[in-house]
Amino acid sequence: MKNAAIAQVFRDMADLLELKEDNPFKIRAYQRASHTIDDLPVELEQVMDEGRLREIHGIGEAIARKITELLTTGRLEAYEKLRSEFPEGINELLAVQGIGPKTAVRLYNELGISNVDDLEKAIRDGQVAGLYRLGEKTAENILRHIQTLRRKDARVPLGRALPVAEEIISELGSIAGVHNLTPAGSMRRFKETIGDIDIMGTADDPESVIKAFARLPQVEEVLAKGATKASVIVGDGLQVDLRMVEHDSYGSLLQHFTGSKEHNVALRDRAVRQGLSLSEYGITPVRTGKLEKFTSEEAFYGRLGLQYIPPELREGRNEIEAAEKNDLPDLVEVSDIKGDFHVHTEWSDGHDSIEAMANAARDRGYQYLVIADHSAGRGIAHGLSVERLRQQIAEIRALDKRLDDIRLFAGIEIDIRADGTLDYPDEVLQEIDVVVAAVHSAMGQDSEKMTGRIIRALENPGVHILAHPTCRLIGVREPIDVDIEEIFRAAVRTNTALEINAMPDRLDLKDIHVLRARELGVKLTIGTDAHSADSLGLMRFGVGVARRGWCQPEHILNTRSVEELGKFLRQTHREGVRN
DNA sequence: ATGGCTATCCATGTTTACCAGCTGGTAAA
Repeated sequence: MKNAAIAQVFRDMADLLELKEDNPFKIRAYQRASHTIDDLPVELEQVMDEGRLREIHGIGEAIARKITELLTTGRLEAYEKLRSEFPEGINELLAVQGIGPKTAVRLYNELGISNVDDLEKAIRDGQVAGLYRLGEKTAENILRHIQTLRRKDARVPLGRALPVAEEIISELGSIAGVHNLTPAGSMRRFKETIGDIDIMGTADDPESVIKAFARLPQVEEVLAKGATKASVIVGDGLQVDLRMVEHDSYGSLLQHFTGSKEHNVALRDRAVRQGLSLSEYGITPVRTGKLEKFTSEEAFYGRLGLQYIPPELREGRNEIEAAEKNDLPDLVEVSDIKGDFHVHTEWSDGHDSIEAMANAARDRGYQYLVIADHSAGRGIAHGLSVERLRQQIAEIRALDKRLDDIRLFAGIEIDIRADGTLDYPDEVLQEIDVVVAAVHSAMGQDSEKMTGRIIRALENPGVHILAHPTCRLIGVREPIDVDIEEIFRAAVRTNTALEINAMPDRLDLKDIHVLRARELGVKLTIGTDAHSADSLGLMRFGVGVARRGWCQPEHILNTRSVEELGKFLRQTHREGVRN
C-alpha cells in the first residue's frame, strides 16, 4: 500500500470521527498524521520494515499499529467499523464546499440525504432552504459548489501527471537501443491539466519496449498492446499511451502528436497555400508528390519557412505569424531564475526551517529567497502576530548575515481583508523587505466589491506583490469574481507585481492572464508557495505558465540579480510615500 | 491520539466572514 492511500484512510477516518463529534484532539491527530504521511519522502513500508514508524513526529502507538495493519493486511478493522456507522457517500457531501460535518449530519438525519445527487435534488425541491439555520442563500451557495464539483472534468493537473510520465520515461530509458523518449500532447505544451499521457520514442526493437512498458509495476491494466503502440492504466487511474515510431519521421510525428489541434490546423492551412501537404509522416509538395521526412521538429518547421516554435506556444495564438517574421519571443527558462519570491517555513504552516529553505534555494543555484509566511489572519496556518513577525525578521537577518552565498529577504504573505485593508498596520509593513498580499477569505464577494478590495490593497504603498490573484484551485474552487483587466491596470499604475503561483493546483495567474498582463506591462514574479524544501522544485510549473504567456526573462522579476532586485524593492511606491 | 514534562498527567490551531435570526453557529482559510 502506498503512502497516498494510507494518508487517505486517515483523512477519511478524521472526517468520520468529526461527524461523530468524537474527541477533537483525536480528530486532529488523524489529520496531522494524514498530512505528515502525504509529505513523507520515503514509503511507509520501508519505515515499518526498519521498525521506525514511531520515530515519525505525529505517529504514536495507535497510529503506528494501524499503519502496520494496513501494510500487512491491506485493510483496517477500525476504519471499516467506522465506515459502517455512516451511509456510503457521506464523505461525498463533505467534499462539497459549504458543507461541514454539522450540516452533513443534519442533511442525513433530517432529510435522509447521503450523496450529492440527492442533495442537489433536495435543494431544487426547496427542502434544504426550509431547515432551521439553513436559508435560501446557503442552499444556493451549496448548489453552486455542487456545480463546480460537477464541472471538474476527467483531466488531472499537470503537476500530478508529469511525475508519472517522468518515472515511466526513466524506467524505459534504461532499455538498450531506446531513444528520444518524450511526453507529447498537452503535457509537452505544459498545459495546466492533462487528459491522457502520451509518450513517444524511437527504438531499435520497438516491440521489446512496448512489452517492457506493459510490464511496468505501476501498470494496473493493459487496454491495448500492439507492436509499436500500447495503452495502459497506471496506479492512480491515469491512462498512458506509448507510441514507438520510425526514426526517419520522428520530427514530424512528434510535432503532430504535440499539437495543439488549433496549431496544427493553422499550420496545415498555411502549408496548403504554399502547395505543401502535411501529415504526421512528413511534408509532401503537391507538385512532386514525394514525401519528405524529418528527424527533428526544427527541420520540419524550417522546411515550412518558420522559426522553431516551442511547444508552449503552439496554441493557435498567432505563433505561426510570429515565427514567419522570425519574431518569436526568447522564452524564459528555469535556468534564468535567480530566486523564489514566495516560500513558507515552520514559522507558519511550512514544514522546514528558514535555514533548510535557504540551503535548498542555494542548492538550486539561487541568489536570493523571500521568506513569506502567513500573517495573523490565517490563524489555522499559525500566522505570525506582529510580535512573532519581528522575531522572525530578526532570525532572517541573523541567518542572512551568516550565510554568505544566498541573500534572504524578510517577506510576508499578508491577508487582504474583506474591506481591502491589510492584516498589519502600515507602519509594520515598513519593517518588511517584500510584502506579498493575498486574498484568503470572503471569496464569494461580487466583482465590484472584490475588485475594489484588491485595488485598495495594491494602492497600499507597502505592498510589492499580489499573490495568486484569482485564488482558483484547479478542479476544486472557481476563481474569485474579479475584473482582472482592472487589476492589471491598477498593478501597472501602482508598480505592484503580480504573482504566477507555481503550485500545480493553482497556476494563478494562468497562461492567458499572463499573456494579457505582459502586454499591459505588468511586472510578474513566480513564486512556488513552497511549504517544504522539496517544493522549491515546483518552479518549473510556474516557468511553464510564463512561457505559455510568451514571457521573456525581462518580464519576470525572478530573473533579476539580487542587486537589480534591491533596486526594484526600493523603487516601488513605498519610497515615493516616504518622500 | 500524541508528545512533553508537571507523568499513570495534561495541553493540544485561530481568525474572519457569512448567514439566519437578531447573537451566535458554522465553515473556510
